Amino acid sequence: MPKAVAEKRGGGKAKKDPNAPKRGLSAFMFYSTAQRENVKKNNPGISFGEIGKQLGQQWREMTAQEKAPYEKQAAADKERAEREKKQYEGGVPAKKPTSKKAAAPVPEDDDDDEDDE
DNA sequence: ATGATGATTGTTCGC
DNA sequence: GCGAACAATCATCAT
Repeated sequence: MPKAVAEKRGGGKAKKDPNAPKRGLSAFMFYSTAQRENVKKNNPGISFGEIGKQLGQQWREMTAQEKAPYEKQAAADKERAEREKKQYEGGVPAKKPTSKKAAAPVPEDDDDDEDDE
């Protein structure tokens, strides 16, 4: 039983790590993005506070089966976070095999096409 | 090995 | 653009 239940976020959090490997998203994050429209649809003109409550309320009533798809997304995102963390620790200089635009040490502002990765 | 902590994630809404 | 409820998370640190 964890003690700290849910302390309010102080507001801005100062990251400790230089690359802040951050973690994956949460199932709720996917759930909100997915149901947000549905909830709003069922609550025309609903306010932000209500939506959050409605979402959370249902989310908790839901069964693992309902959350399954969301958890799945969360899990998928988690993997992403793992990889990013690994890279953060590995200290691998993201290199671009493509000789298209060798790292540009000079911060030029050109927005031609950002269709990179 | 275990526990506790912190940091993070995304949405909506308004001004 | 930011903040704040809503919930999960879960990786890492510390002992």
